[in-house]
This record gives sequence, C-alpha cells and structure tokens, in this order.
Amino acid sequence: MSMKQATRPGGRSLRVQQAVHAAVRALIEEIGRDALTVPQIAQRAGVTPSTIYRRWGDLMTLVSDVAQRNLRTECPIEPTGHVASDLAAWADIYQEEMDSTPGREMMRDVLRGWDGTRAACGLLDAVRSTVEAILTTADPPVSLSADSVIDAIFAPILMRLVFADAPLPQGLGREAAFRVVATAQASA
Amino acid sequence: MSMKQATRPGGRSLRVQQAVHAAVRALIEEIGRDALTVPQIAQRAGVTPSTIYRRWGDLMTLVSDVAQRNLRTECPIEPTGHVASDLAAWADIYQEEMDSTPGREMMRDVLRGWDGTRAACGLLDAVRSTVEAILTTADPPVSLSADSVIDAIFAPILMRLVFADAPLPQGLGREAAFRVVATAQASA
DNA sequence: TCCTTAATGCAAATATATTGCTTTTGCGCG
DNA sequence: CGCGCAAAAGCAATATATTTGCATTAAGGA
Repeated sequence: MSMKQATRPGGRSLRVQQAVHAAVRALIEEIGRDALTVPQIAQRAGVTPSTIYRRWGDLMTLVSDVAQRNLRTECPIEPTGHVASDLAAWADIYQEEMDSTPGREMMRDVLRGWDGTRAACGLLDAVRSTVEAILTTADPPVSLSADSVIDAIFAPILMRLVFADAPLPQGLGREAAFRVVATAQASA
Repeated sequence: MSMKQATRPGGRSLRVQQAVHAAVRALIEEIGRDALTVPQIAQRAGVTPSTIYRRWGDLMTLVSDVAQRNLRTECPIEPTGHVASDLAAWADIYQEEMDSTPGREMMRDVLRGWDGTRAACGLLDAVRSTVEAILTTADPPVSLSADSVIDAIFAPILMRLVFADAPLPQGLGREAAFRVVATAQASA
C-alpha cells in the first residue's frame, strides 16, 4: 500500500521524510521491528511525534512505506537470448532473495500495510518489466506472455512464501522456468 | 499466524475467548475495523483490557486470529470423477469468494498477523485436502500431484489478489484448471 | 474435596496517540 | 527579488491505550 504523497515534495518536507525513513532503518537495525515505537523514531529523526502521526497515520503504515523502498526494481540479469536459462537463472536469484530472512521481513512489513484492495506493492510491475525484457530478447522468439510466465514461475514462489511453511523447495522457480518454456516450445 | 493456544482450553478461558471473538466480529460489523480498539472490545466482551493484552498481545494479532476462523475448511464441491470440470468449478467458486470484499478483508486481516516465517494461515492445507479428494476420485486417474495443481490454479489467484490491482480476470482459475489437466493428459 | 497454578480482575503507573493552536517555510506570483 | 498564502511542522495539553504488580478466581488433577 502506497501512502498519500506529500503535496510538497521538496524542502523541509523532503528532509523530514528522509530523516524519518533513515531513523526507521537505523532503529530496525539496532533494536528490531518489534521494539520500534513512533516517539522513538521521532526523536532519532529530530522531529516531533505528531509530525509522523500526521504524515503516516501509524507505525504500521510507516514501516510498510519504508519496506517498499527496499524492493528491487532494477533488472538483475543480462538477457542472453536463451529464454529458458535466463528465466531460470533469474528465478533462482529471486527465490533465494525472497526466501531469505531480510526478504521475508521486507515482505511481512509490506503486507502489514496492505489495504486489501489495491496492489500491496509494485513488485509485480518490476517483475513484469524484467520478464518482458527477457522475452523480447528471445532468440529464437517464443510465444509466451509475460503474465503466463509470472503465473508459472513467480506465483508459486510468492504464494508459498506466505502461505506455506518455510523454507521453499530448492529449485522451485528454476524448474518452473524450464517447464513453462518447454511447454510453450512444444505447442509451437 | 496461529496464536499460542491457551493451556486451559475449557471453562472460563474458553468463555472469555469466545466472548472476545464475538465482540470483535460484532464491533467490526458496527463500527468497522479501523475504529476498533482493545478497550472497546474488552468492554463489549465483559472482560478487562489486560486480559486481552495478555492473551493476544495486540489488536492486530487478535483480529488476525478471528479472521483465520472465517477460512473455509470444508470441501465445497462433490467430486464427480471428471477432474477437469471438478477443479474448474471449484476454482471458479474459490476465486469469486476470495476476490469479494469480505474475502479480501479476511485476507488482509490474516496477513496483518503474519510473522514472516511460518505459514500465514492454514489456507493451503485446506486447499490441498480438497485437491486430493478430487484427484483420488478421478476416473480415469490422472498423473497430477496436489502441489502442481495448487501451483497452477491457486498460486496465480492468491498472488494476484495481493500483488495486482483488483479485480481478478474472469475465469482465471477456471482456465488454469482446464490447462493443467489437459497438459497432464497430453503427456500421459 | 483439596491443592496447585493458570488465568483473570483491578488499579496505578507508564507510554502512546490525538488535537488545537502557533510558528516556520516552501513555493507561486507580481 | 521579496510578498503572501497555505502546507507542513512544532509545541503542549489532553485523551487514550498499554503495561505491570498484586489480589482473586476457578480449571483440572490427585
């Protein structure tokens, strides 16, 4: 869930926002999420608690907001044109990253701020653009939509991350990647 | 996330737990989740706030605990032996139920209580037992594991529910059901 | 029935969240 | 460039929520 953006994106408002975000990150490092309180963040950031309450509403929303900025958005691999191994390599990286302690903590923090209606975060958009980059580089081309790739590879990872007991099976994403590409090529 | 079960499952402890859960449900109806407070729940349930804090820890955990009891656990359909249409019918029902306002609210409340490590709720276990019921009734038998069915049909539904903007595409689960069964039969 | 102890009640102490009002300060406009 | 408006932040009083120590109640076993 993304918070209402401040109407003033520069100057003091920006400095406050950065100081608060930095304070949240620092305090999570030092004392952990569970001990985190708004007054403490305010003190560390050099602002008054009411500023935080007025801008973010509550601790949950603030922490969720910070966690979303930790989402990877850049494409992590260089497409080689070989779709199956590109997707498999990326799926492996992605699965390991998400199934790690920091990955799971980030996911937890993001989901705490989910409002139940809109997308919880921009994760799928970032994934989709990387998938599209891999698919358009494909040589020879494959007839696969980004959505079907996401459903086949990333949906099981994300679903199990949240709804199954940890850790994820080794190679879950990798094998799904080979499978979805093989199926597409077989039906071509 | 399931809470630590009271060591005394009967008598007064049980009555308190039921009264508190009932109070949460009633107050959510009357004033909505966002206005909910622990002292208010305590008053309605006829207990003191400290009882709630000691048993549940905080409001988020309590609401999550209540939401988990709304999870459907009974098998919603009668398997006919025709796997594809059984799975498709169920997927349709499931998708519509989850993508509804109460379904999304339940999911949101459950996820707020997720600790990031164990399964957020027993949802997948319930799903798996229904899938297994359908698969074992299959006539003729199909070579499909419950996990692959869940990955193909339910993972996309659950992933999109949380990480994509609402609503889900019509027939998402239904089509996935036909597809996964067709693929299994083709490779047999 | 009695004993043990988990669970609750109660109330004081502490911490957190809200709010009205004031002050600061971005930012548009002449 | 500096004026003025309004958004954002500060401050402090208030309201509300959470924690905690100790007393009391009542499950559940012997």
